[in-house]
Amino acid sequence: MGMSDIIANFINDILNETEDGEAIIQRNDLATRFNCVPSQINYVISTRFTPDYGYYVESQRGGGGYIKITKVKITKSDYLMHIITSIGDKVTQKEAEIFVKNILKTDIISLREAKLILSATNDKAINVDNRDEIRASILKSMLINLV
Amino acid sequence: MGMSDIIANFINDILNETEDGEAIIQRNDLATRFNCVPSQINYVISTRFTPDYGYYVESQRGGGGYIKITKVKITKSDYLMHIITSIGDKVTQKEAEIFVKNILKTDIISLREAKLILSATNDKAINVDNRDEIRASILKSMLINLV
DNA sequence: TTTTGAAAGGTCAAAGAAAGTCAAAGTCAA
DNA sequence: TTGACTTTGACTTTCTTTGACCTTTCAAAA
Repeated sequence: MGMSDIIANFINDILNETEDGEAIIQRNDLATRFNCVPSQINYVISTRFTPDYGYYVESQRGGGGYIKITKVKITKSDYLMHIITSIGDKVTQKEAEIFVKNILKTDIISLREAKLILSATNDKAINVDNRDEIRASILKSMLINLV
Repeated sequence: MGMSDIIANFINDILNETEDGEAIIQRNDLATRFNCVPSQINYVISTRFTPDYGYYVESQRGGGGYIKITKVKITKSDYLMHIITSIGDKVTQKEAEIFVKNILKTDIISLREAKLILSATNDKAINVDNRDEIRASILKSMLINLV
C-alpha cells in the first residue's frame, strides 16, 4: 500500500470515528506525520475525496488554516437515478421542463427547487450556441447532487 | 480556530445576547482581553463584520471612544437584489461558492437549495471555456427566481 | 478662549502561516 | 515499454498577525 493510500485511510478513520462525518485536518501536520511533502495531501484529496465519491471539501489558508472533508450521505431514489440515466448528451429547454415537471410530481423536489432548476436551465440563462449540451450537463449535475 | 475567529465569535455572542442586536466594544479592552494587538480588532471587523455580511459599524475616537457593531435588519429580497447586482459578467466557481454561502447564512435558501445552486454552477457542470460568463448568467437567473 | 496632552480609535504595509497549483520525475503493473 | 498512478518540490495565493505611525476627541490647564 502506497503512502497515498495510507493517508487516505487515516482520513477515512477520522471520518468514521467522528459522529458528524467530518474530518478537519491541517495539511502540514499530516505531511509531517506521514513524512511526505505537503502537496501530497492535496493529491490524496483530489484523487480520493472528490464529490464523485461523495465527499465535500473546503479549506482555509493563512494562520489557523485547515482542510475540512465531509462525507455526504447519498441515498438517491431509484426513480431519480432512472431519470438521470435517461438524460442524454443534449437536452432542450422543453425537455428539461418535462423532466422537472415529472420529478416535481413525485415530491422528490419542492416547487421552489423545481423553479430553481428551471431558472438554471432555461435558454436565457444559458445563452450560447451549444446550450443543449451544457443544459444536459447542468441538469444532470443538479439531479445527481440532490440528496 | 485562529485568534481572529475567536474574537469574531466573542462579538457575535454579544450581538446575539443583546436584544437590540448591537455590540458596543472598546478596541483596547478587547485587544487586552485576547492578548492581541489593537489593530487586529480592526482586522476582524473589516473582514467579518462588513455590510456584505449585513453589519453596520460606527465608532468614536478619543476619551470614551468605542466601536459599535450593529446587525442590520434587511429584507430577504433586498438582500438578494443586493447580491444579484453585485454579480458581474463573470463569476468563478470560488466566487459563486462565497455568494451561496453568504445567502445560506441568512436562511433565505435551504441547504438543499444551496447545493442545487452549487451543482448548477460548478466547473464540472459547465464544461466549456467561457464558463465564468455562463456561470454568472445562470447564477443570476437562479437568484432572480428566488426574489 | 486657547492650548495641550492623554485617551481613544484608524491605517497601512511587512512578516508570517497556511493551503493551492503545476509540472517534472519516479514507480509499477499490464 | 508504455501509460496510469504517485511522489516531489518550486512557486503562488490567500488569510492572519504584528507594529509603527496617524487622526480624532475630550478635558484640564493656561
